Amino acid sequence: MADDLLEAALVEFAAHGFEGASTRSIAERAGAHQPQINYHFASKEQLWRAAVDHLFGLLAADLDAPQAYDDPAAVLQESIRRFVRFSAARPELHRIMNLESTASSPRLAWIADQHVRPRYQLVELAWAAVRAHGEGADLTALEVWEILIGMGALPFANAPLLARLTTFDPGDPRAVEAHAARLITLLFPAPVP
Amino acid sequence: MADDLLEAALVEFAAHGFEGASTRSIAERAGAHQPQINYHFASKEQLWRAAVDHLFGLLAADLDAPQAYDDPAAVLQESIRRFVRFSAARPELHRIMNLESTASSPRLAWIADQHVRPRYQLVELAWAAVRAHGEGADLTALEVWEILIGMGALPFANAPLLARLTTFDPGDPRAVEAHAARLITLLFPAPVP
DNA sequence: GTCTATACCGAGATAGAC
DNA sequence: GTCTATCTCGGTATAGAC
Repeated sequence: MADDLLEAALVEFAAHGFEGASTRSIAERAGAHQPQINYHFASKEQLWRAAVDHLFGLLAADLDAPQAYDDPAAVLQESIRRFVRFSAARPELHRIMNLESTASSPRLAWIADQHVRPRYQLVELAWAAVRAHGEGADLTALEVWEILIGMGALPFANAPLLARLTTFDPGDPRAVEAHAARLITLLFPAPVP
Repeated sequence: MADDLLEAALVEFAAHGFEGASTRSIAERAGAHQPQINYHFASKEQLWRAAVDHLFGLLAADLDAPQAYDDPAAVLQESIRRFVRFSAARPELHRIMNLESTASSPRLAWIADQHVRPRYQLVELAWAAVRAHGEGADLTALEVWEILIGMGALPFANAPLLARLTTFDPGDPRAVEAHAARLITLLFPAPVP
C-alpha cells in the first residue's frame, strides 16, 4: 500500500507540481483513502521526499549497474543510452526537477544536495576522462550536462507539449534508441580524417 | 496598476506554477490588494493568460525585429543570439513553459496553439532554408528545437538549480553572449576542409 | 491498519462602503 | 477605482470507532 502511494505520488507531483497535486488525488490514484497518506508518511512533504528518493533510486539502479566497457568514451556512451531510456520510461524525474528548479526553496536545496550534485560530479569526471583521451566534442562538462538534459530528458518530460507540435512519439522504443544514438553522435563527432 | 499586476503575476507564476502562486502574493508583489485582481481581470485564469500574452509579446518584439542579414544561416544565427539574450533576461517564459508542459491541460492547449506552434513552424522553415544552402549540422528541426531550448533557455529557467551545481552566472551579459556563440558553433560546425 | 467524520486553514471570489 | 469585510470551497491533517 505504501508503495502504491509512492508511485501515485510520483505521477501526480510530476504532472501538477507539489502545490498543484492534492493528497486526495494521490490517494485516489493509489486506490486508497486520503488519511492513509498521513498514516504511512508524516505529511505531504515527507511523502514527496520519499517519492523522490524512490525515483532517484531507480535511476541509480540503472545508471550504476556494471558495464562491460573500460574505455571512458564507451562507458559514457552506454551511460547516455541508459539515461535516455530511463528518461523515456520515467519522465517523472525530469518533470519534478523542472518544477522544482524555477525558484530557490528548501525542496530544491534538498534535492540538489541529496541527488543532483553527486550525479553532476560523475558527469564532470566522466567527461574529463573522455577529453583526456582526446575524444568527445569541444564542450565543457556543463554544456554536456545541458545537452544531456535538453535533448535526452526534456523531450520526454515535455511530451504533452511535443505531442501538440510534432508527431514524434517518445513512447516508441526504437525512436528512443535512435534518439540516444543521435545524441551520442552530437557529443562524439566523427574525427576529422 | 494593471501592468504592475501583470509583471508580478509573471514572476509568481513562473516561480511557483499556476496553483502554487496565490493571488494574494501576486497582489502583494505588485503593491496592490488582492481583490484588484478580480477587478482588473475576471479571474486568476484570465490574469495568467494576460501575463503569458504579455510575455510572448515581448519575445516577438525581440525576435521579429528586422535584420540586416539575408543569408539564411546568418539570419538564424542572429535569431539564436536574440533568443538566448531574451531567455536570460526573462527566464519566466521557459519556466512557465516547463511548468505547463508536464501534463495535458486546457492551459497547455491554449499556450501551444496560441504561441508555441507558430514559433516552432518558423524554426522549421528557417532550418530547412539553412540546410538547403548546405549549411548547419546534420540535425532535424525537432532536434535543433530541443537543443535551442535545452542549451539556450533551460540554463536560465533553471538558474536556481544551476547555482547550486556550478559557479556559472547566467546573469553576466558576457557569459550570455559567449553561451550563445557556443550554441551557434554546435549547430553550425566548421566545415571539414 | 483502515475506515468515517471533522477540525482547521488558506485559497479565490464577491459585496458594498467610500 | 480602490478599500475592508466576508463568503465559500477545497486543501491538509487529526480524532476516534472498528
